[in-house]
Amino acid sequence: LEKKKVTIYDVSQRLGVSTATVNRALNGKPKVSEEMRKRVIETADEMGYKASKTASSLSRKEIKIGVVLNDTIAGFIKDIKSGAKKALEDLADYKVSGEIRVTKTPDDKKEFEELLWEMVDKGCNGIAVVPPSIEAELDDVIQKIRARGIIVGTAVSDMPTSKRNLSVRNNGIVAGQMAAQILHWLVGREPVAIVTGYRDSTVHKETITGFRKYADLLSMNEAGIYEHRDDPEIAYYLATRMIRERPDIKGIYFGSANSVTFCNRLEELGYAGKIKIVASDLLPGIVEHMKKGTVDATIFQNPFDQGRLVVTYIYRMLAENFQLENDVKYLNPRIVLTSNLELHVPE
Amino acid sequence: LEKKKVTIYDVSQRLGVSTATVNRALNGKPKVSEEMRKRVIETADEMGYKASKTASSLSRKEIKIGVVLNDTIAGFIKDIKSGAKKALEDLADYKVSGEIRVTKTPDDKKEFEELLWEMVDKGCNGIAVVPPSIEAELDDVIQKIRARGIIVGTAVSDMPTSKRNLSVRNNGIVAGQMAAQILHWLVGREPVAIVTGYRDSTVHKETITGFRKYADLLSMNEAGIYEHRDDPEIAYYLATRMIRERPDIKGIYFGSANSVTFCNRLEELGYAGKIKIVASDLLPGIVEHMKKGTVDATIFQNPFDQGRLVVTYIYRMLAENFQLENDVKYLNPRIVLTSNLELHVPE
DNA sequence: CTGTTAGCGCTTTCAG
DNA sequence: CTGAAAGCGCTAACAG
Repeated sequence: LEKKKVTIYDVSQRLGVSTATVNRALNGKPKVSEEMRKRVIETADEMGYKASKTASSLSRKEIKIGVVLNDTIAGFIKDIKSGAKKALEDLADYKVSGEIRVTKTPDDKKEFEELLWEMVDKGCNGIAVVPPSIEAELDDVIQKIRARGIIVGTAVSDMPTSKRNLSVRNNGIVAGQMAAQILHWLVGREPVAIVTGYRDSTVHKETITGFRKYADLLSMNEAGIYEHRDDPEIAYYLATRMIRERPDIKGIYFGSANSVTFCNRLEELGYAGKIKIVASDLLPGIVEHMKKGTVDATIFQNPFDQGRLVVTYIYRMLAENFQLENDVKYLNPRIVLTSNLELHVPE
Repeated sequence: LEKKKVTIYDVSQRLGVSTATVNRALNGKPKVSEEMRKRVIETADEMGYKASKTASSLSRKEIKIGVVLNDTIAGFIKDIKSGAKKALEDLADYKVSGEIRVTKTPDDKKEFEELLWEMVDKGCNGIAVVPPSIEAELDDVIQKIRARGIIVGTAVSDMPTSKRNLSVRNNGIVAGQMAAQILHWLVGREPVAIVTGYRDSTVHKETITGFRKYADLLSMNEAGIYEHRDDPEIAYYLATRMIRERPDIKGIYFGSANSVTFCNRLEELGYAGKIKIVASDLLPGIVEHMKKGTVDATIFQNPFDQGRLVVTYIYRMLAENFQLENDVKYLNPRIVLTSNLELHVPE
């Protein structure tokens, strides 16, 4: 259990070279012969060498991580931001500095792109982003940034075709499954609808898939998808139309966080409590509806942790040449009911 | 955003003293005059000094943390152990070494005490424990250990009267509330029973309180408590008796992890699926019952994190003079259903 | 391509 | 009670 620490010095002695060479070899730095590199790496792990993160972060120069967040109508980004901030604070000890910027306008491609380049100009070694809804729009920009050797990670959503280095997001499949199972408890085989923002975005596609898979398994009765594109007016209209066209609907799954308007409209129409609702996340409006009983449960996607983790993983790729399996970290969705609401809402 | 780092050296210069003095003053070490200490502390935070954890862990001497776990019949301790191991591995970089010991016999006061002293003899600076069921039994031993300046933390259960420094445990109140809400969904106001290990242990008391509070709120019909004292024979007998005496019971809340025997017996008696069950945690037996549908939901108490966190917090008290608010860290209980089971069970 | 050297910020002897 | 000085393990200039 108690074996003495093997240092870079030990390795260098064994090979009769300097510590600098060992350092270069071990960290994929330029000025070493491939031959040497091979020998170093070999004897290093033969000797059981483990790099000391503390020592290296003490001596290396500063790492800069930028965070660029697309604001959404719903103010959903707030917790992501606190999470990223927390990560940056925790990493300050490791010679990491950073900056967080949120767009003024939601889904503004141009503004978002500008913030991105600003970060590049400031010399960031890594950038964490929450991309705008139309994900593919920015693929080329991300690729250009990547070409400079800058690590890019996404949170919340993803840009799968952009060559970003990593994605942190909710496990949408399981979130959808959970919603289906709960709605099944609540309404059995009565008709249930899906309401979501952009049905083609990476994450929403996953939640819908998961929901349908499980609804199928339980022989539930799905009454269609309503896609509001994060637009309150559309949401208002869709809620109205849904009630008119399908008054038999007894359950709804809100696949995206931004569903407060839809909910409000249902309430106006006198359907509060009559239709069972499983929502996503905990924006203030949803919390109110849960307390009133309009919303029965919500699938919490832990935005704080998403923000914290992208930044942390980017750091680890930069400093510890860490790799995420499959480049994606899926977070576990959590069920929030009124009985455990207190643990998820500050105060 | 970018203020230069204030070091111990800067503080020493400002006061015209040596860095050694500043160090002593800042870390509550003996050989400094109170006068000096006061001045140092004052100017340090005037200057916005923040200690560098990396630098200090690089130079200080090794910290030893021992982990002593009371094994339980159910093998519940396994995940706690992995969590503690993980923490120890992560902390290795910070010059932390440690050792984990599990008792051979469950709830054997003598053996547990011996392991504790062994850790003390080995020079541990901190000890993490999962105490035996009869918690108060060891109060005096813990006090003696504390008297030597050793930090003691508990996980899973607690020893509130022992003067331990901290406790990491599940939020029992909320866990109980959640169980009640789910059972209410499943059986409404039909009779529901509570089944638990030791009803007087810190955590089980909390789960029962939470359950009753919420059951009351929802006007549920509670049909009594069955206490099996972690003894399979008693559990077997109680299940048999429950069915005989209260064939009207439609729901059960298993407040403690060790409920597999009880469950098996219900199945034998032909009550699988007829009685709705909300269990606690995910021992292998419970997982099987969930897959079969005997158990409808379980409240997961995250043993891995409990193990990981006690060790981590003990380290932080030792190295960063960290303090847990109120000395207790409550973990959020998580609802596990068949739809999200895959995320909680390896493979 | 490889070696030498000067730190990073703090802790810990060892002197005084 | 206080100070001087030698590191902890690694990185980054700068020489060679």
